[in-house]
Amino acid sequence: MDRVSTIKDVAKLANVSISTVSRVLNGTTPVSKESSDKVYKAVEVLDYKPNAMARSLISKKTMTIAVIIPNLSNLFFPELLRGISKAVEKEGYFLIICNTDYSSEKEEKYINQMLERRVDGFIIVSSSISNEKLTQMLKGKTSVVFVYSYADFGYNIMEDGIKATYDATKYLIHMGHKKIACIGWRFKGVNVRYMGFRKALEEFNVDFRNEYVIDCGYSKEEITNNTIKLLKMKDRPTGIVAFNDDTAIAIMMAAKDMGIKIPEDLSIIGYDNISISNILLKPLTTISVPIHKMGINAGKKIIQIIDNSISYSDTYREEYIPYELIERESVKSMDIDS
Amino acid sequence: MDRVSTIKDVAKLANVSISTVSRVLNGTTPVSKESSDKVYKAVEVLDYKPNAMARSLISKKTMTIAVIIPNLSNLFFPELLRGISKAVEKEGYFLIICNTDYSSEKEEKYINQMLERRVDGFIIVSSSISNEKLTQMLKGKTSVVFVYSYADFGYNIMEDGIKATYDATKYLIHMGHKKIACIGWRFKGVNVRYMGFRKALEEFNVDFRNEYVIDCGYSKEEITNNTIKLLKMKDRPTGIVAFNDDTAIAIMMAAKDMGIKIPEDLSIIGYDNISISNILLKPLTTISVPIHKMGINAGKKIIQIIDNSISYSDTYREEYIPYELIERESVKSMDIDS
DNA sequence: GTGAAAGCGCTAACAA
DNA sequence: TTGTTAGCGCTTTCAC
Repeated sequence: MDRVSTIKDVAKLANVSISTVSRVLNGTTPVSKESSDKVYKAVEVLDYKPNAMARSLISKKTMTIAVIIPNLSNLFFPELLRGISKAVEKEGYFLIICNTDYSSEKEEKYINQMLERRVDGFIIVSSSISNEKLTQMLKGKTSVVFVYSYADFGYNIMEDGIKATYDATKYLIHMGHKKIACIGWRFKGVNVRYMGFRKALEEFNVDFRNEYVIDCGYSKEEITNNTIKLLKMKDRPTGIVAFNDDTAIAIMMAAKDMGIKIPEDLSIIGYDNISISNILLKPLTTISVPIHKMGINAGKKIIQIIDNSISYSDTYREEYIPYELIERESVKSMDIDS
Repeated sequence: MDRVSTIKDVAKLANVSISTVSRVLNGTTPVSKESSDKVYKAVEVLDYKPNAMARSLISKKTMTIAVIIPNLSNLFFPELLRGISKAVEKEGYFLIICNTDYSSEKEEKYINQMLERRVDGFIIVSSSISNEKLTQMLKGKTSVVFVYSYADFGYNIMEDGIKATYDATKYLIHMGHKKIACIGWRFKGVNVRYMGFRKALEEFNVDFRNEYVIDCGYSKEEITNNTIKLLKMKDRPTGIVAFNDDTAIAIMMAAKDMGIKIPEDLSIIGYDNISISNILLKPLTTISVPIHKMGINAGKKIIQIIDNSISYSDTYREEYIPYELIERESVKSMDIDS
């Protein structure tokens, strides 16, 4: 690989001092036309590209934002990323992506590495780290916006509490379902989904059954296996509340393989409304959330925070994500034939 | 924001020299237990994180790889990214993502900015820059692997020439279709798809009709509008070869809205086999390509190139991607009722 | 308008 | 084993 040229090379070739080179490249101080011409010529000849790290070392700005995200398999995340990317690129920032695989160890490791890189800010999605830890690691040290993470500092973009899954569950109940399962997880951010589920059952006096709550992993295999187990029960549920569309889709596929028809034999409601959910084998009834817009908001917000360098106490705020229930074809009314 | 502490602060607090601090942190030279204890203590107290940029300035390694990619909307790209990310993260590298939106200006701009950042290597997907420009910008200056880009240097992961769409088109022909359209683009990398289409028509003596080739953009709107126009023709095609699944899906949706049934009224074959293509409203017959694996290969390869710092001449190679035609439900045989 | 020199935060000789 | 110093590539005083 060719040695890459430095400002020194340019200065030497142009026969000026390095400060002059710097000046013409940055336009900080007026420079004689003669010098500037020589510099430009030399830059051209040497194909000189200023070293961004050397610059950052001085400016203390890296123009990069770390995105800490569980994975890219669940289509929710690329869609969010798209929004973030859009908002951020127009301001000249770049994104560095860290996949945590929902592992808090990895998440912690990556956050520390990003801190070492002196990224200008963080967007942390579905964090699985405790608030204490998060606080200790980040609070007062950098700019951060959380998405679905429920930290007690920084800017938090979050769901309307437990209401959304409450509504989803209620919908199933109103459609006449009495045996309702849920599939999801119970940690931090998404735990509220579980709470909403419980609340609805309670409020409408529908039996809660422990064997109907599937606290599963994130891989398709785990979801599939758990679904099979659930659907093989002698007294299986007629409706399922999935805590995200990705899971709902995996369930659909598992059901299909088992010869269980949706919605005839099994109703299912999802969460997120990822963009493919309406073009599925069976279009999914789901809680719709403005994913792309959330991404844009997260991107815009982190830049605002960085630029104004608002301190923690000013920036703490919650931004609730609006949602709506979209009725499609994956839920059947039980009232007719029951 | 708190001032972040430097090695100097640690040295002062630990009452040792900065080189001692550096030594214990990097384990380069043996240090007395006493000193090292003091250093660790100070690091702890100050929550010291070594500045990665300062390090990189010296080591000339950034541990980051730039991924230049058209967008994240076409699900092919996140899937590829997932593979890249997986391969790269285990080696300690991070990815910085540049969305070009298929714009060669943006692509050029981003490549230059990444060059300034001294990324260790590039993975460039579906480049829309000319080979001359690419050569001038990158050749001999950094490590690069191209995916679907057909450069004449670097490591190229590419399709088996024009054969895949030739096969796709042939398939439609063998299913009895005589009026076949194609939808895609004719630039650089993906141009071969168009060539394959032409070749098959020619070889099997199927009429080529200029109004049946849709050289469209990438947005859903453009595809939709072009599809509508195509399907509104008095003499519309009975089969369509889409140059990627993303486009095929957009066509499906447009057709659905127009009341045109697939495959009864219109057959369609895609390209890529993105992971959702088998769970669609109408499972898509398509050319299947090992996207995730391609990503992994690209990631592994770029690291090999970086680590061995193989020079251009050694690294130029083509790696052809295997593909297979997957028959699902979006193509109908015309032989029965024609 | 321009150059010399200090310094960003770190590593790596080089002495001691 | 340890500290001093030079230097990575750049920006920015500070003189001239």
